[in-house]
Amino acid sequence: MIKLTIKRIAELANVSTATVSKVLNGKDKNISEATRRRILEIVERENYRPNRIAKGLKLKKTNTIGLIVPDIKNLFFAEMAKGIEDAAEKKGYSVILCNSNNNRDKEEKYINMLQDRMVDGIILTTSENNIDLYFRDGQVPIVLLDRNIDADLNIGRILTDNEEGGYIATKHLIDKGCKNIGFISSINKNFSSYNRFIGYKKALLESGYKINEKLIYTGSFSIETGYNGTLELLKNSELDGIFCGNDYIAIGAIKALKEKNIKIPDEVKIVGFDDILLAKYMEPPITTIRQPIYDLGKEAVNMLISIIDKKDTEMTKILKTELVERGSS
Amino acid sequence: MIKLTIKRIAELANVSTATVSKVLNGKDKNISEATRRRILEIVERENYRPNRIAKGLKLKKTNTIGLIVPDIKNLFFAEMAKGIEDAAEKKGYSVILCNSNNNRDKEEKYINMLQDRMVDGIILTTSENNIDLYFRDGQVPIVLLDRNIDADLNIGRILTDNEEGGYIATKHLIDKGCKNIGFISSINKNFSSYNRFIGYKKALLESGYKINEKLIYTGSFSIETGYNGTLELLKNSELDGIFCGNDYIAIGAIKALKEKNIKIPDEVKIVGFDDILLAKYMEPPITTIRQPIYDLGKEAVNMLISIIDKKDTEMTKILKTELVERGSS
DNA sequence: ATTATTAATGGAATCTTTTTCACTTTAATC
DNA sequence: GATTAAAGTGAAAAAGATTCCATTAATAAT
Repeated sequence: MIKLTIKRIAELANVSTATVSKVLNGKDKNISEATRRRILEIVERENYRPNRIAKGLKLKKTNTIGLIVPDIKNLFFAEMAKGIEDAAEKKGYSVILCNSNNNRDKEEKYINMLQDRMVDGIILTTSENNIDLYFRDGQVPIVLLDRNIDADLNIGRILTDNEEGGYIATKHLIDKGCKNIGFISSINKNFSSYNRFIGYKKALLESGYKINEKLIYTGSFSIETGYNGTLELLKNSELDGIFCGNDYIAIGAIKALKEKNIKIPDEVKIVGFDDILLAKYMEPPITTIRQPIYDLGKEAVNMLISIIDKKDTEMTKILKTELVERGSS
Repeated sequence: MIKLTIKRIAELANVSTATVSKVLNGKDKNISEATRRRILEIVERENYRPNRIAKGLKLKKTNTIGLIVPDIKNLFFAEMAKGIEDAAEKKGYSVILCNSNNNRDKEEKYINMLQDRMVDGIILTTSENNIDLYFRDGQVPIVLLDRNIDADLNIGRILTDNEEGGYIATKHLIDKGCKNIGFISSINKNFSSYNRFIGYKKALLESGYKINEKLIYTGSFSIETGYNGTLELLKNSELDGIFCGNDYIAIGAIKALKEKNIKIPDEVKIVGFDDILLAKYMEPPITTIRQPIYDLGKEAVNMLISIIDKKDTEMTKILKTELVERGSS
């Protein structure tokens, strides 16, 4: 069974392809009602659907966006991707999914590949070790999601207020009476992690605490880092609170503390970050700084499409965080 | 800055586009070494990259596959998607991500859309309420992932041995001394769920147990169903074990039991299914039936690409499950 | 009756690539 | 030196859509 083309429809309707195209795209002010109806009827009957690739080539618009994330199996990115796909679908766009595995080279390859595929725009959560820029100008519209790059390129940014989040988290631990508050997170190059750290420092200093290098451990946003970091911090201090850079780290921290028979929250209090879907089901349920993860994705799509449509858009949007108090503190 | 085309490269090299195309695609046995090198040098220097859309249109091959899942923010599908994207990328394919939200109509729309986009094949985890078929013949290659449809269409299938998994899970609970073993899972229409149920029944009957309808609760593969189902089962029985259709349900079950101050595993034992990333970090860590989730995705891609390449392929592949014993039993 | 205007439609170019086939040039053979 | 074969290249068609511009027919205006 051969796929229908506009040419075939035109033959069936005894008109030219131009006419069919016009009717199909609503540019039919000069088409007689009779032909219009005849064409539509045939299109309907034959169940004709235009070839999007051909259309994309001609129009230089594919209604496709690329999404590059470090790792889709991370709940954070999974939920974000859901927000993105949902929002994109509503606006008639499709999403090409790319995992960079936190590898800068792969990320760059994907960016090229996506442009070869004529995507209309790209949503990008850069790899952690990528802080400088490699985008040339005049390329596809890009929205940076949950990351920032220090450059005045014409790039959109959707961020959460990580510094404030870090501040709130640390302040919460201080208010709960913690005296020696550790910080375990990803490396400082990671934009989010770094800003949470700034908030952490700010809260400590504001309350007259000293910054103790021995209470700071950086690795990656993973359970392992949480686990290893906690064991490390426990070695050399009177640790009684940990601000974890994200909930995965908090999960690892909890695991380590349990193994050492240290009571949470009595002996050590834990605050995470993100509020991933499972945070509240952990034991104890994790006190965390909620980010509107799904909305981050949604907003990124909306911003990107605004840019694509050349609408006048604010190029940076910062979403607020919120403390969710649970059993771990 | 205008995008380079093969035409421009041809001009620069003083040859025709045909020659450039041949060199670029390795069909250069009749091209003199001199021209070949000259072209390659220019391509390199100008950083020319062929337009994939144009190529796709001409070749009727886009090196794109569609992925339709109920919900990417579910860890199970997220991990599967990771396996898929990784495998696809290795073979030079890109993945268009679609969430059906378990909605059959949306699923069907996506299938059409993907074909309009000329994907070379589709990997599909159908919505739960879709057991009959709506694929016409002669369409794109399709591989059903973690689902089955009772039809002899020429469709690939990647499955896990759910019945065996259900059997092993239930047998494990029996061996641990449980007398009243509940079953909480998704609706029976869900292919995986149904087969796990068959395994459950088989194990029970084999050991001389009766099937007690009051110990069976179906809803969806969600934490809520686990929670509600457990409360329900607790009402009317001497419940001392629950086989949960997946790990999310197990998480909900644990939550309900904790709220009722029922000890796990002393009073009630729990077995889940899937072994999602977080199963072992729950409290207690969840005993579960491991599926090779990542590999499911990988195998689906490999099968799909075999079909696309018209290689002779076994059209059904069933992967094995494995009991992972942890604290919840 | 002639011109101007509007309505309705279609031809052909275009988007970028691949590929067939024909053509020219060079080398090889007798 | 004539014929044949092989090497090297390019013109043009094709993939399936959109759109510019031209054309025709019908109607209105002068």
